[in-house]
Amino acid sequence: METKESTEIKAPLKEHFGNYMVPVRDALEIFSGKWKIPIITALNFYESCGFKELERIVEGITPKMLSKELKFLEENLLITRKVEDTRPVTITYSITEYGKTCRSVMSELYRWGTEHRKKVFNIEGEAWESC
Amino acid sequence: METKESTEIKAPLKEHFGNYMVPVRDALEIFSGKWKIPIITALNFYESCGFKELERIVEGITPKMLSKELKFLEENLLITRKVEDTRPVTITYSITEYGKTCRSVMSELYRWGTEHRKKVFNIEGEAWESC
DNA sequence: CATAGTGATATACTTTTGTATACTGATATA
DNA sequence: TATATCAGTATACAAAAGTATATCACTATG
Repeated sequence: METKESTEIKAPLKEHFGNYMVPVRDALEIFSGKWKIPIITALNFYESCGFKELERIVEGITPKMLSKELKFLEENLLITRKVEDTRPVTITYSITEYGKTCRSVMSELYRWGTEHRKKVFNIEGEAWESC
Repeated sequence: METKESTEIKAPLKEHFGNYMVPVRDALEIFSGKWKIPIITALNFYESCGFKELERIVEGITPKMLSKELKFLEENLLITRKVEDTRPVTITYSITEYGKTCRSVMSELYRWGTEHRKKVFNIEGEAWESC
């Protein structure tokens, strides 16, 4: 037995994981916040929606946040914005084929989150209604 | 053909998805923010660490944030805090068996995030060094 | 002409998240 | 005695995220 074990210096994360964190952060940026997942889910379900439609489907969102998040999702190639030459002008937001690949991440989050709920709150699916 | 299609009212998300979002939010709460994933990764790698050790391993974190996040992770049963009766008192943070289940979520985030990087920035793994 | 719908933007505000810096009390070392 | 380490807390501040409310230009309906 050596005393070395207790005095050993543990290296910073970077030395072991390099830039492992970078893509994890990238993914997290897409899904975190209050509104991105609801918007993606809505467009996954309805394929295409107008701005006012999304305002009603994604309950509680303000136009400022909706506008901001749509811009973000478009920049990240998950949705498209098409301007239709009608009166008044209508704008159609649609999910892209690439946007649909989010489902695998969301279903893993759902799976783990469901287990977590059971573990921490000891709550099963049926009890969600009361939360 | 009916004009109904354009006037059809799309229902709010809740009607189609119920509380599907709740566990997804729960999972996201564990992984979002700047420090939770680095701390979990550090304790996954080293099994056990002291407070000052974590401060050095998780580069850039302030004691305030470290203290706050450790409390959060302990409340969520992902880590444990053990007080050792030494002089000066040392405190050992360890990952729990349950905490290790985070790896499946993190590896899915890593997988999707890596694809996303390729798609949006057209950057491969090797180029991360410059980010 | 008034009202309502389209897709937003502007301003002001609150809350949450994170940073910066200093400090505590106990112990051990130089 | 001065300095350093341990595990944090206290205080102040800055930045990001989100809310609330009003407004814009345009068109269509009553």
